[in-house]
Amino acid sequence: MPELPEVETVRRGLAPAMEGRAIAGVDLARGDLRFPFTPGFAKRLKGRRVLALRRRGKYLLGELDSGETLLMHLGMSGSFRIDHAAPIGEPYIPRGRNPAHDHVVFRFEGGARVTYNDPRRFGFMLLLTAKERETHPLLAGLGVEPLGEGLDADALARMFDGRAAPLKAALLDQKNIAGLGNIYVCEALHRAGLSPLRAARTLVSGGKPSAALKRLAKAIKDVLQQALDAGGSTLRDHHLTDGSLGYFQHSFRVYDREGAACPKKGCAGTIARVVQSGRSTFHCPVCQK
DNA sequence: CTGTGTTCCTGTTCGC
DNA sequence: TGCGAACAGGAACACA
Repeated sequence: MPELPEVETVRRGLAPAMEGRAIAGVDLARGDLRFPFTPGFAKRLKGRRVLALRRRGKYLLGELDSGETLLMHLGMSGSFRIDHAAPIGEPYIPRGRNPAHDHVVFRFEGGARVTYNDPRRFGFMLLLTAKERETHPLLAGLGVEPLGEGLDADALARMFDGRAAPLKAALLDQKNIAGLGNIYVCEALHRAGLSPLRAARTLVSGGKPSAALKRLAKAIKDVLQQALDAGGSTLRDHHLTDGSLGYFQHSFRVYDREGAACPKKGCAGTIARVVQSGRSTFHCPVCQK
């Protein structure tokens, strides 16, 4: 369930269960997810305290009292579940719906557990040293945080200048902007009135951003912030750490709405679906230019 | 270097 | 109801 608003919502849900708490043990149900777990993963985590749980793009980063960083990515289908400590004398009973895909259990001192479930196993977890935290290619190449100061029209102009790739691909590229995924790229482009098929470089002239790029920068920030305020989007009954559901999916204007009327005021267009680099793009061919 | 297609894996939905 | 095909929120990798 993983674009920036969903990952940030997960972070906020997990933080109270993890921050300031010591890991009593880690149970791995297998040796790998998308990648093998870092050698000694469980052993090195045992006894460590989580100082803070942060987010960078779509990554979660647990900062440990050892100076190491627990790097986690949810892939397409990863989710966390919190099981609070059972009352004294009562047995621990996991309440996950699909225990076959519970791959990692963090047991915290005091009895609470955080369980990672991931049917498709596109997610992964790595344990990075303080040095690797700064140099690891997965993190070092990440682009700007879209909700931070780093994203504005000038930054977009630098990313797009001379680039022949379509806007859809340029915005999905995590080396440009960290945290956008298929849904929010489609939504932001519709809000900005820009075609996902348009070459990125056509929005830059002489290194300077066009008016459209300013709209795009604002549309990206707006849609992400609104999704965050709604607790993210919930597809296929995916639930949050506390079992609740995000509800931004009800606010989609184009995503998964092929054949529907364009929601833009005064636009008579119909939402179309096209495939770009193997992935569905939803857009209005009439008002997105 | 740049842009595109393939691939990893399982589960759900859709058309017949 | 069953059954195969298509598709799914990501992104590393191979290749032209």
